[in-house]
Amino acid sequence: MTMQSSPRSSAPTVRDVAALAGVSPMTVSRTMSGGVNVRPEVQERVQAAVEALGYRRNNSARNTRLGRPTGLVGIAVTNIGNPYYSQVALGVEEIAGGYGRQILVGNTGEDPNRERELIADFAGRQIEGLILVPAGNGLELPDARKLSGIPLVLASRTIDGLDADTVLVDDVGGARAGTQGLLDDGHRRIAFLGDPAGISTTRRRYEGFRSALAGAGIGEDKRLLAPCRSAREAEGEVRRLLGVSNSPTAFFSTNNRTTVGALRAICEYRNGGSSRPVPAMACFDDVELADLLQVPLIMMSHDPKELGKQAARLLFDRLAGSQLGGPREVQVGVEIHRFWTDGN
Amino acid sequence: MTMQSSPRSSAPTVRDVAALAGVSPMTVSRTMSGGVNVRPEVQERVQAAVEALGYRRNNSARNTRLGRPTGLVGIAVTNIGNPYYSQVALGVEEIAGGYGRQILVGNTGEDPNRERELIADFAGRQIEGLILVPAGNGLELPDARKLSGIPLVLASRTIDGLDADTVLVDDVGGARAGTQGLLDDGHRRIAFLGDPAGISTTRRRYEGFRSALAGAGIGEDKRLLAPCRSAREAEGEVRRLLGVSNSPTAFFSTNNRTTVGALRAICEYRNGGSSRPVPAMACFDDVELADLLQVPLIMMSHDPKELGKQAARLLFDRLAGSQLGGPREVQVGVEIHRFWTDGN
DNA sequence: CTGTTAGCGCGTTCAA
DNA sequence: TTGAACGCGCTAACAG
Repeated sequence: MTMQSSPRSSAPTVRDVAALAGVSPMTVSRTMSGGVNVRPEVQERVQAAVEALGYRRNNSARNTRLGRPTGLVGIAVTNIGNPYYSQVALGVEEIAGGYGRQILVGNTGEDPNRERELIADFAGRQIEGLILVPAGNGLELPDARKLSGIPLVLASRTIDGLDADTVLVDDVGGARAGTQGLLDDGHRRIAFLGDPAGISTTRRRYEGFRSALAGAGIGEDKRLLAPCRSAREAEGEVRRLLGVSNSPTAFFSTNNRTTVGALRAICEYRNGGSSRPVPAMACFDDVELADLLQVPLIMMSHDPKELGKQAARLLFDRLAGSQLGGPREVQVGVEIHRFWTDGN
Repeated sequence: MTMQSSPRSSAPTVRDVAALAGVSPMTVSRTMSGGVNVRPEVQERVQAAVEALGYRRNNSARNTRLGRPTGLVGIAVTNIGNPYYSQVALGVEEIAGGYGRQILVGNTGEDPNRERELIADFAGRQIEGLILVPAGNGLELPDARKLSGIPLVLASRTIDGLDADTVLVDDVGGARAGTQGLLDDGHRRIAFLGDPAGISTTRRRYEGFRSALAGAGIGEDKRLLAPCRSAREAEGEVRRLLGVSNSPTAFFSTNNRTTVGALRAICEYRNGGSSRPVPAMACFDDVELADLLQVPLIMMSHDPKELGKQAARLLFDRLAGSQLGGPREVQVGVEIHRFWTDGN
């Protein structure tokens, strides 16, 4: 069997089928939607014509006529290639599927312009709702208007000044607990890998980090702040920090990208045969296999798929119950896991 | 700013805007599509009405009228949560974006029934083309008919008896080279982690594996065949195999899932303080951080994103050039990388 | 420059 | 049980 069946210049319509079957378009329509009030014999003729022509009914036209929604839900993330966001998407898909919706996936690549385009496009496609991981510092408010009435759920990051349904991770609490773990293990010089001036998520994680340190009477030290936004940058920063005198004994990693980079540098350092103990790390998000590296690790982990599910639930609640009052915020909890630390 | 603006019972239409602006629907339409032949002054009135009503033009209706395609491309994979497929999706998205198309992402979960539903649904949504990673042994042929004319590109796996555009990885060649690497390192007892009776991909990788072994005069040994389809199963199999007498000195891992599981078991074994050398592994697909584990590794790696791109290119070629003759097959090359082996 | 007419593919409504 | 007419939201084509 070959899939090259020539795509007709224009797809067959009800009329084409009707003509071939020798009935009226209406009879075809009825047959396609279950066949109530159509003689079985006629139905068969219609079916034959349908198969002969390869007819599929045009859902767009159908929906317009019925005034029905599109059954499409948009999800725009900063990077689908990142396993974290692909898990989020998986969670959304799972819930959406239960509601008979399909998901339109867009990738912003952290680019606000691309995000703008994407939102406009999605809106034009009449999506019923949008789940968004805002790029950068968040879309400017005026652009949120593009959605004009389409329910929006923010996932993982907030947008300053925008009051929408949101699913967040317990960033502050998680970061505080993870940092506390490092403190408990005796670490005092802990470097922060991430850009506190960047996205809201990092800001909150930094807040938790600082809060724990402050609780231990440790002040801010700019030299231990390593702004980085990719695995490569993180690797470079850690390598640099491990080279300076009085280098940190532990690191706080903001996300799975910085974690991967940092682990590369740490393993390299360890394998370099240093006599100092292997630097420890508290890292947000899970990274597969990281627990096998024999690097002292405190993972502040949560389930991104669950985050996606919660976001989808929030969206469908809104879609169903119309007005449930003001915006809601859901938090996904963070669990602390230890590997290769004294506490383990 | 709050996103709760009550979704009107029915979305505003051109007519609503026209009425409010005191013009005809046509003027609104023209304004919306660039405003040629509309006085600036009138355009402003229209824009005001648009914003007041939160009007967005209905793309479905628009496309029906224009007889235009939907601008939607479907991509159905077995698991978006798997970083491998999320990279594939990313590649597709990138190319599709360049053609002004959005991607509809579906997850089959390796379930042929779900795949069937998905395809039917996608077809009903008038997608312009479909990129499919077939579930299990592939959808039965009759169901491919559901696509009736919608161009199809198979990615990563084939379907027996279905002759469609396809992007494959050089499974046989890659597997042969990887296995040869293990042989070069002196390994003679190599276990195969995967189900050769399963999907086409695994079958081809097994073929390459066997081919290399046969070249070295090593016959088939059922005891070294460990059918497994998940990380957990692979972990169990490896643990079991490392426990038997005359256990394998190396493993061939079929994909990133089996690799992750196997690495867990291998590290556990090594850390158990065995005096035997650390088992080696040749593994298909990349797994982040695996190269840091100090396990002798031969990676048969390729870029899944590139695979997605190629699939998309094949699709858009087909969409543009209509008939380019018979189905085409593209192969993505495999590179061999060594870590912690003698050869490195 | 602007409005009117007509029709995209479909399905509800009502008549036959 | 079947068909004709009408309309969904939108826009080409043609007036004016």
